[in-house]
Amino acid sequence: MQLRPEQILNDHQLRRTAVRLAVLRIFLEADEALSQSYLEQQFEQVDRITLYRTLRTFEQKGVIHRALDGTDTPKYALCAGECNEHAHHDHHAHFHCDDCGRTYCLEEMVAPRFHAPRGFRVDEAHMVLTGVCKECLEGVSP
Amino acid sequence: MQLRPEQILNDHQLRRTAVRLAVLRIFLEADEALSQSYLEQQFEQVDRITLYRTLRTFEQKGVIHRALDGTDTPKYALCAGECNEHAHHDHHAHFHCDDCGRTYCLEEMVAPRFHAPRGFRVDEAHMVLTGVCKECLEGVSP
DNA sequence: AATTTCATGCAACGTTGTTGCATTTGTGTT
DNA sequence: AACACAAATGCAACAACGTTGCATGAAATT
Repeated sequence: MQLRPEQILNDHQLRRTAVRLAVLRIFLEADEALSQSYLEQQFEQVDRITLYRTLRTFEQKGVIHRALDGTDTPKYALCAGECNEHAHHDHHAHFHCDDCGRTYCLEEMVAPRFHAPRGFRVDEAHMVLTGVCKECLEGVSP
Repeated sequence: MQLRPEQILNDHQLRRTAVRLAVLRIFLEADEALSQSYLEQQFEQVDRITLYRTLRTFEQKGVIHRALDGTDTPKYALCAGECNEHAHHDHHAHFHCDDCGRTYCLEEMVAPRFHAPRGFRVDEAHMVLTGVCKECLEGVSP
């Protein structure tokens, strides 16, 4: 996992701009999957279209991946490092807390191999877990 | 699995209206998860708000469930029968075909029990498989 | 058949996804 | 250090979708 925003942009051949660096910093601090609207709120002022395109570019280039969490709001999280322009490797599970609404990447939890049912060919498998996260269970968060 | 639309409405204490019956008939014939916009196209003429509320009501009452398929378009499918106003039991996997875009319920494929990681409490587990469906593999569909 | 309860249709609004275009900014080159 | 080119940004604009309020019409209950 790359640690510095500048490094990440270099690795993916992306120009070093203010918005991109800021977005990466937010992701690096967050350690969870974030929605575009959440990101927007982290800025004093930012153009939502720029943010939209930043996320789209990041996803295409393999910097972030979409975290499937069962809600209607797409969320994104930093890729672990093996992702690039050509392929994503985000086959870990995602956990959505019904209490605080946060979505976590469970890097350690990889989807098991499934045999293709009904004559289908399975290319990818994703898992979505829902429940209550540790912090909410402990009553730390509302 | 109930077979007649009228029966389904009765079972869930829902009024027998034209739109609801029509929607149920489409679902019964489809045997796959459908989006609201697809449903809209099946009608000569229908109010999208009515359709929206119909789906919402059906979901709340346990007639249909949301099929998580990794796309941005929510899709719905008939519940197998054990669902009601209080709880859904749609823990089977869903398969999304990247070719034709259809989403299938894999009733026979139930999410395995997962132990809760990081001190989280897992209430539900969903699986989303993507790939190519049988029909597309066989070249029947475009 | 009358009454009540609920579904419908329409207006309306907010949010989000998306594109085009002019301007600004980053980056490799002179 | 200045230049030139390509790419990112900011803004306008629009489409699609989710959502609510309200008046009207249809179902179920008596």
